[in-house]
Formats: sequence, structure tokens, C-alpha cells
Amino acid sequence: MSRGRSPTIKDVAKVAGVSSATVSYVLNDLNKVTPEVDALVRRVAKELGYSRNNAARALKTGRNNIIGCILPTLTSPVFPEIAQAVQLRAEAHGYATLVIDSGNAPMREEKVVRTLAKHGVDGAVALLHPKFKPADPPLFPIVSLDAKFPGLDSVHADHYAGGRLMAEHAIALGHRRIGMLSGFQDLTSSFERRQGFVDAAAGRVELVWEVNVHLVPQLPPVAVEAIRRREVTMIACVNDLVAIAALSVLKDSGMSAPGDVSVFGFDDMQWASWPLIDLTTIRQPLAELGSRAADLLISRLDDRQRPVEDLVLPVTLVERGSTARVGLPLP
Amino acid sequence: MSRGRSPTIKDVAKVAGVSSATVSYVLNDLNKVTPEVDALVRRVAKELGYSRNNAARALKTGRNNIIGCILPTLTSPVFPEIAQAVQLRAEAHGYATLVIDSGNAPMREEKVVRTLAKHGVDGAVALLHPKFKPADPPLFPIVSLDAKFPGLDSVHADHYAGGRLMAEHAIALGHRRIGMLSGFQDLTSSFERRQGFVDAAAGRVELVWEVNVHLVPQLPPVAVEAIRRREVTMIACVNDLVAIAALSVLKDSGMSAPGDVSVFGFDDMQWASWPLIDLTTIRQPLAELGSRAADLLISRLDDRQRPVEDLVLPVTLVERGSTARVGLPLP
DNA sequence: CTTATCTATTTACACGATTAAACGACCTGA
DNA sequence: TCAGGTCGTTTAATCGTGTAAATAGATAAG
Repeated sequence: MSRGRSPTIKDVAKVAGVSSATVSYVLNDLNKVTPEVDALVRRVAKELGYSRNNAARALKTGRNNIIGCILPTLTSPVFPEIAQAVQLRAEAHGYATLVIDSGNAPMREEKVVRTLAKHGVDGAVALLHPKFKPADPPLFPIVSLDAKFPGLDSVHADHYAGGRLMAEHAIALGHRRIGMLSGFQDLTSSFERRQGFVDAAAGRVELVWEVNVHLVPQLPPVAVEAIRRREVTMIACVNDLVAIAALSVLKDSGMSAPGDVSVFGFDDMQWASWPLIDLTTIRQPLAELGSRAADLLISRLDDRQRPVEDLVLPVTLVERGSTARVGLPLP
Repeated sequence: MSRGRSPTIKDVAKVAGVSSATVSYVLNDLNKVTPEVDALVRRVAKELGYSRNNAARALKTGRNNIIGCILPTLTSPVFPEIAQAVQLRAEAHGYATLVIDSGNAPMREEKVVRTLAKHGVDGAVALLHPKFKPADPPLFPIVSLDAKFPGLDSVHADHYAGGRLMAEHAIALGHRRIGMLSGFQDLTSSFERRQGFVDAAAGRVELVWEVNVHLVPQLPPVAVEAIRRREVTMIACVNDLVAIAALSVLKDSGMSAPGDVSVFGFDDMQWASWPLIDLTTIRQPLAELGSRAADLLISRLDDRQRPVEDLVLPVTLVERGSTARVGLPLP
């Protein structure tokens, strides 16, 4: 105590006049002790400013009370919102969260998992590339974010329904000629979003052009050219970041949304609502995604036998100023 | 091994036919052993897939190889860039990083520090409110980000010079009547930015109005009104987020930058360069800020006696499309 | 050939907590 | 009264590493 060292369970035991086992029982809420002793121990512990040594506990129990959160990058508007929710929920359960970015490469994902294992995480929430190969046997339980993953628990938005929603809204606004900036189709969520759109649009909309793009706010030349051809009344984008890139191209080309062409995003990341951007989009509940994933992971940690669960969260349409009824002049 | 349990130092020792102490010496690179034994042990360890149990090591040595990174929030464009750099650098040194957001409140900062201590971090990089009171004695070393902090190592950009740079560029563009959206002055960086600006502007620029605002992309009504009065040719903002809020107000009011009024930001966060935003700003080297802070923290962990260090990084002017020479018509 | 000096390795304990098992005190029912 | 059960508490072993101290073996010095 006064000798700098922080007090251990034994110090508490000595002061309280009981054995260290008793202290441990009290502090772990196994109710094995009389109310008086319980109260006494708690009081003494608080007085001494006792706080459990996590390393010792981890060594003995094999549980570290740390979970990992693996995301493709932190420098994107979407993922930090998820990370924040995971962390908040984990903390409520007494877990700390190790947020790590995997740089979007499946190989690095596997390395990151090993790193996390080395640091003794009990499990992780992860947004994984479908090509990711889990170690066998797995180093720790993983909950897959954003997409179903064979053998893993998962939490994700209903991308397919979102795609349909986009198409139906576009049709309702009178759009018949649409260009599409879809994501590369190896990513499950990109695939499902497109699929939903295409299924709902079938026969009612002409998909004039389509370009696969990376999920970043820069477009490849072929996409820029497509936009400049002015052949469509709407550009449907795989996510908000890409939609912003499209808006940028429009601005650079002297066009604007929704006057010359409507632009439709997906995600409803925080900045989509800024007046400068003001993007019509499909909202996925990012925070809920994170907290549900944390919950799921922690239940899994408590019971490794429970059946694998796949949680699908609903999406909603958020109508803003980047889309308009076709043919309607600017207000 | 084959019994599920992962191999320990004793398993390695048994297979290699040496004692566990020898294995420990080898794996910790204390060169106390013959080259042959060294090689043998390493080979066996690799063969068994041995990996050190961090909890046991932490228990024995009191070092966890984890550092914390405390930031006001993750859902801001600026902080994740720093976090990413911290993490990358920490990983290179064999440390994992616990990123935590403190929600911008000094009281919560103190709580977060206790949480981190509970999870056994060896130290932390933190962006602290000046009112933050470190525990005494400190629970672990902290490197202060973004501002000097009494008694702590620190790494931050040269906010004062940045403020001057803003003023000088404004003057060079011919601006004489300027409105200012400054941050609340209890935050050191906001204070210094303003001070630099005011000092350099003295006598050459009229500060027509000034409003203290929170560092978020929404402005209070009084700021909105000030902007709408159209009394100035430039709005100087405490950071990019606030500058974006100003641009939003302009757009909502049927004005635009730089045609009606120039807008000047600070930070050069990632999105400032998007064509939709295209913000003239003062760049602070966010990634370098993070990695230098991590370096500094780790040196501190290795030597608690070294004198406190204050690292100031230079800022630069980034000229984009939100500012223009005064009186110049739109191109 | 003895004794001192190194050096490579091992022995043995500590770190702080958890927990099965042992223990003792008290109660209960025949 | 005594076997058996219950309850609250303690004893003691254990988790995997690190490391001071002991030990053995080789070398050098006298």
C-alpha cells in the first residue's frame, strides 16, 4: 500500500481478517459468504483502493476480458461508428476492446488474428474478407460483421432488402435509365446490394452502364467517363463514400445533383446528412450493428456450444436532397 | 499440444531436453546460453508452435505490452488518423493498442484512465482536456497529444504558428474584414490557434465578429446569424469540421465560398481535399503526431527517469478552393 | 594437484488470483 | 447421543513466466 505497490487480494484479506479465498469469493459475486463478511470485505477493498490484477486472473482462468475488433480501416466514416458501439457495449460487460485495422487484405487479416491471439483476446468482432481462412482449430471465437460467414456467428444489415429499396424508390421517382457504381462482387455485402437492386429493377429499369469500383471516395477513369456521358438520370452507388466521389465528379464536370442527375448512396454514414453533401441513402443501423455483435460475441464466450446465430438488421430509406423526381426542374 | 492446450515453456524445455529457465533465457534474448542450445531451443519452440503467454509474463514482470490511446471521440475525421498511426507504431514495438474514446469530458477521462489501469496498460497516449487531473501517483505514464501538459511528455503541432500562417495568408489575399469561429478557449490548441491569428492580424485586419463554438459540424444560432449578416470577406475557423459547418450555412443561405466569402479551416483532415468540400486549411501532420507520440511513450516506458520532453511539429498551409483573393469575381 | 574463477545450466520460488477439497462448527432427526 | 448433512471458511495447489541463487563443470592459476 503505502509502499507504492498496489494492494493485492492478500492485503485485503489480512486487513479484513479473513482468508484470501473468502475475498476472492466475495469479489466474484459467488454468494458463498455471510452478508456481514461480504460487507466487511467490500468495505475494506474499497478503503484500500483494491483493484483486481487482470494478468493474474487471466493466467488462472484463461480469460483476459479483452475482445478484439477487426476493421478494414479506421479512416473511413463508417467503421469508427461501429467500433465505438462495440467498445461501449463490451465495456458494459467488463471487457476492454482492442481495435485493429486489417488494411483490407485477407492475408493481413490472418496476421492480425494471430497478433490478437498473442495478446490474449478472448474473442473478436471482425469485418472479414470472404477469402479469409480461419485458423483450425480457431484461436478464439469470431463474430462476423457485415456479412454471413460459414461457421461463424454474424451480424449484418439486410443488404439485399436495401438494394431492393433503392430500386423501388428510384422507380417511384420515375427513373428509367440508371447507371450503377457497384462494388467488386467478391465482397458479400456489395454483391447482395447489387443483387437486390437488380432483382427489383428487372424489366422496369434500364441499367445503362455499370462499373465496379473500390469502396473509396475516388473513381477510376472509366467511371468518370461514364458519368460524363450524361446518359442516365440516376447513379446508384454501392455506398456513401462512392456516392460522394460521384458527386465530386459531377461538380468537377459542371453538373450537379439532383438537377442534372440524381445520386443514391448506401450506409447513411454520419456525413451523408451534412448540407454540403445531403445524400439520399439507405440507412443501416451502424451503432446497433456494433452493439449486437458485441452482445453476440459475449454470449458465445459464455457458452461455446450454442448454435451459430445469424442476425439480420433491417435497413431504411433516408430521402435527402441528392435525388429528385425525374424531369422535375430545380426549385 | 495434441491435448488442445497450447504449449508452454515447460513443454519446449522437455522436448529440447533442457530446463525451463534456459528456454526463458533464450526467448528473452539474454545471451546466457551456448549457440548450440540457443539454436536448439528456438527450433523446438518453432516446431511446437510455442507462443508466450502474455498474462503469465505480465503477472511476473508487471508489464503487459499494451498501451492505451485515449481520444475524445472516434467519430470525427481527425482522431482515427492519429489512432491508426499510434497503433501501427506500437505494433512495431510489440505493443498492442487499446483505443478508447473519452467522450470529451474531463471526468470521464479520469474514469477511462482507471479503466485502462484495470486492464493493465503500461502507458497511454492521450488527448486530454486541460482540466484533467492525473492520479497521484500516476497509474501509468501518459504522453499528451495536441497540447503541452504540465508534468507529461507531449507531442503537438505548432498551433500558434498555424494561427499566424492563417492570418498572413488572409492578408496576402487582401482580406481586411474577417469573422472568426474560434473554439472555446479552455482548450489549449484552440487558444493557441486563435492567439497566433490575432497576434499576426493585429492592426492589419479588422476582426468584425467572433463566436466561440464547439468542435463539431453544427453551429449555434448566433454563429449562423453572424455569417448571414455578410459583413466579412473571410471566415477563419478553429478547425475543418467547423469550417464545413460554415460552408453548410453558406449553402443553406444561398451563398457560396469563395464567391461570397472565403472559408479557412485548420487540420487538413482527410475530407478537406474532397472536391465537394475543397477546403483551404492549415495542415498538421496527423500521422506523424501519432507515431511520434507512440515512440515517445515507449522510450518513457524504458526509462522513467528521462526528462520530460515536448515535441512540436511544424504546420503548413494548404491552399484549395474555399478561399480567393478578395474582390475577385468567380472564374 | 589443489584451489580459485568463470560459465552454462538448473533449482526453486514468486507474481496475484481462482477453486477444488478439506475442515470445523452447527443443526437435525432418529 | 450420534451419524449425517449443511454452511461458511480456510488450506493449498495451480496457472506460465521470470530470475536470483545454487550447482556443476570446465578452465586457469599457483
